[in-house]
Amino acid sequence: MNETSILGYALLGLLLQKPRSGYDLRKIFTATPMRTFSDSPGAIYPALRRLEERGLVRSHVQERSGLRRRRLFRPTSAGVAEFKTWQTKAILRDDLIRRTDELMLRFAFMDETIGPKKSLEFLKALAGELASYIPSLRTCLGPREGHMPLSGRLALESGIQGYEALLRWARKAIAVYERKEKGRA
Amino acid sequence: MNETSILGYALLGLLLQKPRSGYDLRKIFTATPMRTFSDSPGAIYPALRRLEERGLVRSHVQERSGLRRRRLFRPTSAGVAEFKTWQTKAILRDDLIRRTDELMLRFAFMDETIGPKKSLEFLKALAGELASYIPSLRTCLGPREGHMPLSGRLALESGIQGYEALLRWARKAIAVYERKEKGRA
DNA sequence: AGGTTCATGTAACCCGTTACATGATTTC
DNA sequence: GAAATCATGTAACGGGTTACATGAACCT
Repeated sequence: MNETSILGYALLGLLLQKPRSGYDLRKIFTATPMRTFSDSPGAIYPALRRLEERGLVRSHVQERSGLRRRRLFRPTSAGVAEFKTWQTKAILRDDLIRRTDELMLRFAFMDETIGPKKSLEFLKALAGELASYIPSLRTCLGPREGHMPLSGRLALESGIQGYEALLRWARKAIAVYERKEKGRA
Repeated sequence: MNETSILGYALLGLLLQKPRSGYDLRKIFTATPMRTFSDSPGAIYPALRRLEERGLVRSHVQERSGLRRRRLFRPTSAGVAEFKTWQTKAILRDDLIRRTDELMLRFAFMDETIGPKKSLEFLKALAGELASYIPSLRTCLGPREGHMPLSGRLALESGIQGYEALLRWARKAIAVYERKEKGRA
């Protein structure tokens, strides 16, 4: 029994908001900023089937007068649990390097699942990891800079600036959550 | 005969700089900022074999007194040609959404292959595409903002800010190339 | 003698891509 | 009655991940 893929978690997260059909999910992946995910039926329907086989979602056919019948999916309690576990696992250096998208997806549904307190914790962990990673990137490429072609140097610089932008975003987001907390207190 | 994968192009680009062995390439993927690529032998050696089968690289075994013999790869003229074609193809909206990494990889080797003039053209095209994409993202999520949980909204915002950072980077890079051009004139 | 680094591979597995297929319902 | 939209699937293919395997040279 294998791990759930990122697509699987994206589907789970959307189903946590409300029950949806495969077609609903596809539409989200074509029409909203979640279009980084593929809206191809060849990806989504098998992914839903796997989620069901693993007991993370349950589905039943919804009969509707007039309209075509469709299969509605909703997460099971095991699905919710696995989703939360995935969201709260530690942030590793490697997540920063290869799985930034996954980190953002984990965060995107946090308020709805584990609440703003945990969202804030996540952001702090993310900011901490970024703050330690960025300087290490700089020192790693600093010495090389001399004998590198301009475009190569700039490409690396773009990566670093991407991380710096992410750190600025995380810090602002932290401030937003903290203001909200104080406001409630 | 299928298309070359991103990993394939990364390998080709590095081989364009100088002949290297599979092991050399692996080390680059473990030790440099190119670590977004997998350094697993199960990815690299098959990828090299495919490149060779497609006639994009040639290899020969290098015998070395004392040291273990190793297989050195170098691009063929067909390989160079395909690489340049890949680098110069049009920048699509979809590249921005799903393949930013690939765009950066295309740019990273440009000075060495097709020269600074083309690099500048690439940057201008990229900046243009970004400048048209970012507002469309903003207007797409603007209306939704009301009925979205905070973490979801922030996650989207992070995506947009990532694109904005990329645009700032591109504009600075354009300025660098243009200064260099004037300096030479 | 034993551990590390150099060096190259293979095999199973999984998932995403692409393309194809089907059929109901709504709209013109 | 034809086209578009709703809705759900399957099948071939390819490439990346993970894990395993091997063996030479070097260092201690």
